[in-house]
Amino acid sequence: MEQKKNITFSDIAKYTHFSKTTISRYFNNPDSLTLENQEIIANALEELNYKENKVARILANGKSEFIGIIIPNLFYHYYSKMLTQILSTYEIFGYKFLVFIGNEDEDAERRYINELLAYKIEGLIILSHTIPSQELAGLQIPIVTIEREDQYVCSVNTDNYMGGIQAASLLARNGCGALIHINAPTDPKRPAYGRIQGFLDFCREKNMEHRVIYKDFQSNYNQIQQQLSDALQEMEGSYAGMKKGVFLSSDTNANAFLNLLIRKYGALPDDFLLMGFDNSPISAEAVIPISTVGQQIDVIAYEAVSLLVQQMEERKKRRPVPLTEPVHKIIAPILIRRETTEK
Amino acid sequence: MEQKKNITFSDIAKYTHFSKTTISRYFNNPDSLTLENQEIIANALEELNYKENKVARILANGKSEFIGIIIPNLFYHYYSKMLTQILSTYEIFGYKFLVFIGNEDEDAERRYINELLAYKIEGLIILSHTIPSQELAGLQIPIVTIEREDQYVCSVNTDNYMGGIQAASLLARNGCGALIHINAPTDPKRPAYGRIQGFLDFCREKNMEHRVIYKDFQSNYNQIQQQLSDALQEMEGSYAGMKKGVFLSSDTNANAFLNLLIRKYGALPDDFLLMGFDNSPISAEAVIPISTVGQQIDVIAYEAVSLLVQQMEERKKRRPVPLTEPVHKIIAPILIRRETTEK
DNA sequence: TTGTACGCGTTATCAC
DNA sequence: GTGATAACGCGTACAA
Repeated sequence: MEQKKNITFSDIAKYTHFSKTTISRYFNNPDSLTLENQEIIANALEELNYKENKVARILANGKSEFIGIIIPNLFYHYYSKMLTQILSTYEIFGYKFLVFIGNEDEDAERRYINELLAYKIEGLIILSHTIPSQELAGLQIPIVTIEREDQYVCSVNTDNYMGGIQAASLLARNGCGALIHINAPTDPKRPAYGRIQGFLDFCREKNMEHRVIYKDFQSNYNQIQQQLSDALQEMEGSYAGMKKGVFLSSDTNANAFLNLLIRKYGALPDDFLLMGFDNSPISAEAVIPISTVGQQIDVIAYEAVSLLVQQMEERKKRRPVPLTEPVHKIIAPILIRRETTEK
Repeated sequence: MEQKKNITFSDIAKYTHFSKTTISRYFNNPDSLTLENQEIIANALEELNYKENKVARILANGKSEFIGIIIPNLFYHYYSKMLTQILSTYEIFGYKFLVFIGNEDEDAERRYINELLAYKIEGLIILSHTIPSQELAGLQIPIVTIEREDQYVCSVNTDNYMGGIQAASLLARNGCGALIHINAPTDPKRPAYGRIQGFLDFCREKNMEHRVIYKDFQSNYNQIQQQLSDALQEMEGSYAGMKKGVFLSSDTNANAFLNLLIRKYGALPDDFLLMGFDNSPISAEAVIPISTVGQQIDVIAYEAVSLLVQQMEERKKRRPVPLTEPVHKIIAPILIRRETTEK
């Protein structure tokens, strides 16, 4: 009943009268054994109830098959979806994931990275924003970042610029006279800044009445509502009588803004069109389904892991040829038209 | 520049003219060295740029400090919040987490568990529902489950029964003549079944007009809306003129139901009170903030890891005293009153 | 307080 | 096709 000691290759070897080497080969290169002997070993594994130990394997061959992930939080649906998709690639590539939540704490994230390195991770996926990419690049380990400052490391990002243009142009096409973009002040180095730039470039090129309203959103829903309420007042003051196309930086904010309007007017007024960003569930589940710019999270996740795996495999070759320049992949967003832009 | 070989205790030992043992002690029992010598070693580590290797340590002492997690998905906010809270306990207990997404695939989950065991995890947290607890108990490794069938293993669950009573009694207190609970058909072995039982027991004891409407909800929002629309019709037929208290099995469904009413009547009719379950963001971010029964996810997560750590620590003692009976912790829910029950 | 010698379970190298 | 032996890097009796 009680099985004190772990069964090892030695035990199997004794039991089958082979050597440890042959047992190892059974696992890593079975074709080099005769079918008979494979059979014998397979039976022995069964008899002795052998359980493999991948820790010993890491020590021996240096391949942990671990990927580290540092993600800011799972509060936003964007991140939880992304994590889901990343974890799901286990079925494709076989890499296991050690996950840490960053929480905007730069020093904590450094500790996490050290811990990950101590466990011999082969690669690192970073979604948090705190540690500069230059420092990350110094880690001497394959790295891919997602939707963050990425000057010195490989990355996969949504084409935020195109997203900004898509949002603005849909609002314009549907007859808006004034375009308003509401966003938090954003570091131009972040990919998300592209949304603002795309919006502005579109408006300027088309010579449209427009404005960017900056609000320093916190994650508190009540504060968001308060700030959006201020923004609403500002818009109604400046653009009375005009059809207003409002492009918000996230679906959460778009939903909050929509609720504000509904509670004030009982319905979405005819002179307001709304667009969110992310295509998170809230956009579909809002009182009035909200048009939005959807990020292809499944594609981004796959491309990120794929790009990382590529680098990790390269490293295992006898004569590795590391990348000379960081690779930056751009994934197109998808415009999703729902009711808040149909007037 | 290039650092071919990893620095090991041997290198440090040579450099400092100590033995490997002393270096090891510097890390695991520094007080046993003189302060001077600690200093010397600390400097050597710095000089040689030593990086610890915890894989070797696992092999040597058997303590991986890994906990495995199998979670059904991160689509529901409940799960992503739970995962966040679990991962956050790293700061308290120091255990690292290997995470797999279950996706309702029983055989896949068995593969995940084997993989986790191969990496010498010290404990396992299960949130998915597929593998029977009896099978889990056979794994001979500390296990804690959260909100699932748990007959043969330790678990932490919300007091669903109390939640059902709280919901029903709030609706009753606020003058509802008919209480309706909408839920999916639920296995009585699952903790979530308690919500139905609590609801029913309350209604029966208070002799109230009531009904449970079962709808086999899929995760598709449109289908949910359709099914809720049917339920609405059923209620309006049976309980016309009565004040109806509707208790839905989740906030997502409560929000869908609320939107249905708003779009039909332009506002929440006076003869409808609504309650959700979970206190997920959608309940606060709905057009009309929805009253709900909140699960204390932070407490549940902490208690789960804590219960697991307890078992893991016990195992490491020279004379371990394993639990004779699985421990089941019950966490009280919190009633959250918002606008949908204030009439 | 410090050192010696061996074990942890697997893989890699070189033989045959 | 198979085997002996030395790594991999750290922990731990036991000894001094």
